[in-house]
Amino acid sequence: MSRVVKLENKTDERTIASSRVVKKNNIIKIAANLFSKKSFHDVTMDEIAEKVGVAKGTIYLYFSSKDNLYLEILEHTFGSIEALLDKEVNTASLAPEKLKKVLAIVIKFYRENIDVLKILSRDETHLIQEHHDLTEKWRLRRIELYEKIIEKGIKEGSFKTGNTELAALILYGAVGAVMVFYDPEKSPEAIAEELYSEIASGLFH
Amino acid sequence: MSRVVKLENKTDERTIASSRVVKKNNIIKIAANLFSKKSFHDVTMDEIAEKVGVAKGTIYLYFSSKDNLYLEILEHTFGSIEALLDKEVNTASLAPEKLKKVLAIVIKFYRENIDVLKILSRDETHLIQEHHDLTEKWRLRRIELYEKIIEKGIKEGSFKTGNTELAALILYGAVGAVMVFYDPEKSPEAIAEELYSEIASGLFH
Amino acid sequence: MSRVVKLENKTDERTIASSRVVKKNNIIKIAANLFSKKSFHDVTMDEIAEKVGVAKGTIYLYFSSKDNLYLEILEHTFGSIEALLDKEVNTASLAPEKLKKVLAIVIKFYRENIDVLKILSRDETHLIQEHHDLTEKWRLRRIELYEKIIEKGIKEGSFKTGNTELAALILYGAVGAVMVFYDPEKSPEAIAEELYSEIASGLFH
Amino acid sequence: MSRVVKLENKTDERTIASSRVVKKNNIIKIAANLFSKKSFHDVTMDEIAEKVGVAKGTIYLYFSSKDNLYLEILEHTFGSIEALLDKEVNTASLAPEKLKKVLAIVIKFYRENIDVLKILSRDETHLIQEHHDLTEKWRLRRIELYEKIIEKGIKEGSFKTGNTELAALILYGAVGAVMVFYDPEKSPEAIAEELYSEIASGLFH
DNA sequence: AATGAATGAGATTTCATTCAT
DNA sequence: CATGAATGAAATCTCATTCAT
Repeated sequence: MSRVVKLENKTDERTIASSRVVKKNNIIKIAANLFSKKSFHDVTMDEIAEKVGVAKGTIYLYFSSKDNLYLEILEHTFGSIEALLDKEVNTASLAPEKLKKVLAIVIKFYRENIDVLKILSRDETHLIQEHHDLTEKWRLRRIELYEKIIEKGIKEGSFKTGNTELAALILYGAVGAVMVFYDPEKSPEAIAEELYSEIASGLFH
Repeated sequence: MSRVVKLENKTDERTIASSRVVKKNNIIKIAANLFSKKSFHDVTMDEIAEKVGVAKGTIYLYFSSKDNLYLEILEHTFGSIEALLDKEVNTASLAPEKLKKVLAIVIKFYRENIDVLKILSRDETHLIQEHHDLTEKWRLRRIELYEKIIEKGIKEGSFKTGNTELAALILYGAVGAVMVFYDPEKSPEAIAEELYSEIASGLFH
Repeated sequence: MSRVVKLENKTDERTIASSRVVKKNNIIKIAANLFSKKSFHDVTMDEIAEKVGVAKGTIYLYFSSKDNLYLEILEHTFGSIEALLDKEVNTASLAPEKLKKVLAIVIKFYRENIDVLKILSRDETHLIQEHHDLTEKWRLRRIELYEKIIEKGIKEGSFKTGNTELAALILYGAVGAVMVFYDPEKSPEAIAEELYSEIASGLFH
Repeated sequence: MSRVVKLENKTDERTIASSRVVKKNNIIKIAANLFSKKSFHDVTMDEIAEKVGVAKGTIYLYFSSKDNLYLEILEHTFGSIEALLDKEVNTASLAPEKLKKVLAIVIKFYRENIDVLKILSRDETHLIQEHHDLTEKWRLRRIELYEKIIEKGIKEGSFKTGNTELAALILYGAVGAVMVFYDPEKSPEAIAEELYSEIASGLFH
């Protein structure tokens, strides 16, 4: 027994901390997959625990409640896309190029995180105020980003639009529909290109 | 004798039937409002009964189950919009006119039935296969309709697009975003007009 | 309207009373059939009303409650068999003849009232004290009757048994099993004869 | 490490399993007692939980539904009596001895498991097909057993009967009545002996 | 840290009974 | 007398959360 204790002590705090994070992320990943297929109430803690391969009580060592687990899934994903987009936003590229890049990033990210984004796209807005706030924040950030790029494009002389707000909304909606329903065989870059050219030049010129 | 009795009864069969329908529609309306604010599982039959102002069991005189009530709400609304659109589709107007009309109808209908359409737009895919089927049907109908009008426009020489399917998807997504988030003070017709011109001529021409 | 009232008045009190009895018996008959196929709680008042062809409330004009309806079914049947047996008991026949006759009457009655007797054979003894009392009374009457006949037979010199009580119990149990499970093609009289001779002479003489 | 942990846990897998079985059997015993006094629908899960001394949900950790609990009660008992009888059937004793033994076993078992056997004897045919099947199986097994012993007795020259089937039915019915209503002070063996001699030699020789 | 048995509040649904017409 | 819509108490079953080990 004492040997065992000693062996445990070899794992220093950093390792323990990182192991904790690893385990937490593992739960998040598996739970996200379940939530993507069923609604909040249709996923049970029993189910999550079983799929993760731990006892039910263990989940509560990492998340204070089911609500909290759900929120952490969303925040986790939200953080990632924000980081990705921030990087692109801060480059020096011209508006059209930047917009195409952003569209490609969004579409690619959607595909890679389809589980969580299905949750976000679902309007389970009510559940908890925090969830509602997060989905709203997500939408506003996207629209703001599109507006900024459009304005930049106007300044650069490459875009013309009478209504920046409306144009951003149209982009937001179009991207949402296209990334979900348009040919899944095509690469994100190809889709972004097509989408851009169709929208930019006018659908029905 | 039976005739005499019938004369005594002021409520004939038509009245009775209509009273039943009225009561049923009342429940649908109130339940739809609740479902629009919370998810399926977060709305309880107790709550619905209380808001309607009847005992819980009464709901079951009109709907066989909670699932059934939910579905009837969707079907009820689905039928209405289909009827409205069918009427417009069968007119002789040219494609641009027809498209603007359709957009206005969709936006107007959304506003008038916001409760139910929030439910329909929600991806509660899992819940019951029927709900999934209905939302899919809804989406496909809309996209098909847009495709048909676009093709008509191409034939008439007023539209040009390299990719009808993509254009329809963009329209579908854009309408969805605009009708929910764009200035609610503007009339559906005004929004339809703006949306059309922005999209048709190219967002960034 | 006044003509109708006049027509109603033509049915005098006797007719009304008898009509009431007729309707009541009709409900009893149909309800008994339902109770014979399902347990007390599995038969609903809705079901009874529907099968009878009246509105649910109407049942309550004839029976004060579901319990009461159930009891009246039992009492109704109990009265009939008692009357039948009393008639036979009061004849002058010798014990063997009398016993065979009684057995035949019981078996025949069982077949004709199979619905109700299935209810009685079911031990739903608890339900209501009155029901328990009735089934017990039924059993005791039968056993008493067998005992009386056996004693009469002993006096007459045609029966010999060391234990009248036990013999009566054996008869009671045997009749119960035979009338339910033995060849339903045979006539009650034939079965009574076979049963009597098998039991009387000794199963394994 | 895992071995160390196991040493710490005093309850090994066998103990855990047996504890589960013990708890399950406890629920079965208490529920059986309740079901013996009231019909299926008159016993509530609340009541069972309360009498067992656990929360309602706990019952569902051991039984998947009320139906399942009910059936497990029956199967549990059915298995026991079958085992007991099988043992006796396979002995070399002569038919009369074997029959008396079987009768005694059945009567003794009935007394010791009176709760469950009251349920089994009840004709709650409808409830669930499985219950019906089980009670039918029970009856047929008993009757088959009696037939086999009677045939054996005939071969051995100790029994004579013109109708094995009828004789078996009579035995079945008689045992049922006697074990329930005959003097509960007497031992099963004594009752079996009396019953045998009364039936064998002829009730009314 | 990890477990998983136990909890009990709460959800859906049924149905005997009432009562206004 | 007859109706049948409405009632609401009560039943089964689920599942997030806790806690002793």
